Amino acid sequence: MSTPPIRRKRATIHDVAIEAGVSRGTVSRVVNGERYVSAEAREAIESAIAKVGYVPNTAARNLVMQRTQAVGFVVHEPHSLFVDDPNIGNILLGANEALSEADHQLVCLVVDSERDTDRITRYLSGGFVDGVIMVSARQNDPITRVIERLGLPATFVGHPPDLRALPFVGIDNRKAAADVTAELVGRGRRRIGMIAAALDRDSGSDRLAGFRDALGDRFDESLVVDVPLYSYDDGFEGMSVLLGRDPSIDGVFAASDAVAAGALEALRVSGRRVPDDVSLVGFDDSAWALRCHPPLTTVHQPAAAVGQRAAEVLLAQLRGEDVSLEGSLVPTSVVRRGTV
Amino acid sequence: MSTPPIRRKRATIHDVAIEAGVSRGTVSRVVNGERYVSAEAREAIESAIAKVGYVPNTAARNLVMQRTQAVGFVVHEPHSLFVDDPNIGNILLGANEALSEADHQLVCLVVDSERDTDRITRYLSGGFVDGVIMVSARQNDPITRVIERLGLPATFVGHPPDLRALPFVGIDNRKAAADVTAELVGRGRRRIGMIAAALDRDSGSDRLAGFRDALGDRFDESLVVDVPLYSYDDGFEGMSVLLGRDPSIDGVFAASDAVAAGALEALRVSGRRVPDDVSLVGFDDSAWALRCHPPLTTVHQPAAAVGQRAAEVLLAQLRGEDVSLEGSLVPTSVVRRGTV
DNA sequence: TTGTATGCGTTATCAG
DNA sequence: CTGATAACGCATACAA
Repeated sequence: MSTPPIRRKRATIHDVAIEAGVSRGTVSRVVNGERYVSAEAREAIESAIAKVGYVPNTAARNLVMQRTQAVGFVVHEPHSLFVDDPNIGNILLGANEALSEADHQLVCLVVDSERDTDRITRYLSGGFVDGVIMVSARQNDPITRVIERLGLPATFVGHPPDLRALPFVGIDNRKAAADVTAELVGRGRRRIGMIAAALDRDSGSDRLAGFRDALGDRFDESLVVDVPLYSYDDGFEGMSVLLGRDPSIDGVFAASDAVAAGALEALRVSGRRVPDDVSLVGFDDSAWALRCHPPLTTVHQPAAAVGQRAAEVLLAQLRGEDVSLEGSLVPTSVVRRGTV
Repeated sequence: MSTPPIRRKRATIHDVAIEAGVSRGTVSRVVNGERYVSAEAREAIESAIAKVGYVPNTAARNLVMQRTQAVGFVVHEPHSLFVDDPNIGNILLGANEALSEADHQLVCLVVDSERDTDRITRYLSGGFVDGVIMVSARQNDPITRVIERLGLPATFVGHPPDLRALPFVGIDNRKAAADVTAELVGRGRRRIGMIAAALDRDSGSDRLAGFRDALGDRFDESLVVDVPLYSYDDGFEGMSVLLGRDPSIDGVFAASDAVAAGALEALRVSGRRVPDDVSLVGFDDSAWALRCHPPLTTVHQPAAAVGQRAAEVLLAQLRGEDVSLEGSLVPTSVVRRGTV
């Protein structure tokens, strides 16, 4: 069995016009549901459309309309995050919902290699989309620069440090970090440390700032260890260092759930019980949080709301409205589970 | 602070031609890297391009070329699955890799509501993509029908029962089910039941068939309970029924990890210990598998490979090659964890 | 090697 | 209400 590579030629407005015995202009009018077409013309055209199986060619329409009703959703994350972190999927779903409401098509573009970057750059500048939502852009990201150069309407989720004149939405990392750290304090912990990560991103440095806020005078620089990535391995490593620095540590804020999971393991091999001996909190409410034993107390991100907000900000730009560059922050909540 | 809604007019080939003092045809030729352009012309044109900031308009190019170098990746799953099941993300990544290799852009389209279906239908028929990869199409899916009517090149991941003349790729559900059931047998279990789900999909019925294969003579119809969805709730319900039918049951094959997770809970409330009293296996190796206590022994799907294969089959169609409709099955493996 | 002319499928303008 | 006709931005056969 095999597919014959036939691909019947698509009917055009022209074909419909001939079939219905009218002009292309009239056909175009009924296709776009305009007024001022006679009932008989409309009828003839509609049956002609059905007969020849006409479906409008959007490329042609885009060309003349100068818009596509489509917006790109560019996700630039390492494999593991894309697969493990429910946040990204929820952001996508939230954005899709708002866009769908406005009759725009969300097209998700995933960049996973160098050549992906080039291709997506071309795609974006090729007029396939009216605007773009960027998720987790890198600092000095080529795609960001193309967007800027093109003047393509865009909204960022989170904001890379070098983002100047483009709006973004995100969560208040600093406040959220302070809130979750407060759980440690509320539990009566005295020696509270932090495994800070990704300090080159503002999410990383903001979380550290929030930790500091929550502790105030009791903040102790020597109890902060700083690792490069939001990863399990770095969490394990960081916790080991912390334990070496002060064996009496009894509370830890890990900069992400993955980091917390690694820390939990380090704690376990060192013979500490969580939460009996030491309390631990994470950040993200990712799949790691429930995978841990006990499940993590962590910061829940309203990912869908973030996606929705991002879409709304983009749509506003598309409508030509002025949008604030301040960025809008959606509120987080801490979810209490078993580690504190 | 606010963005001025300026959006500078994009430069066209025409502008470049004027700037460089040549004709549009020549510009087009250097843009597309053709031979037969003088060094001086090329040079003048290239600097002109840089000067006016020209970037080709893909909509126009698509219109004349009749292709887009883009393929759609339509995912039609309920929220929860999209977020919980790593398989879908990995399929996406695998497909993207193969497509990227061939310089095609993967655009992911998620359908999440009735209006999404309509819009995507329009998108697909509008010439935005050269072909499409359909993930988990429904039986009698409107999108499937549009694809068929358009003669749009397509590959399905999994195959809905009503899929006729379109190629698909997937896993061998039947064999995989037999393999994982064999774990139960190998453990010496005597009263082995199954919580079958989604028997209206072929994945569902194939898994049941595989279970039957593995048990042979020892298959006992009364130990099979059949629930509608691959869900936690249905798993809980199904296990309860099974326990009612035969309290001495000591092995269970749940049709998916979500089902298994529900079953595990039902087992727990009934006072059974897993795996001491009863062995349990799942299917999918989704996030549920690791979230359970103990973690599930289950069937691992080579999701990335499935995505790659799907993309390859689609690319073959785009090249005009005949492709087999038999469907290609990629091999699975069982991953042994704590429940057997 | 380069320029010219034509077509791709629509929408939009403007007379009828 | 309807029919020509001109864009839209690009590729391409053909002529020069």
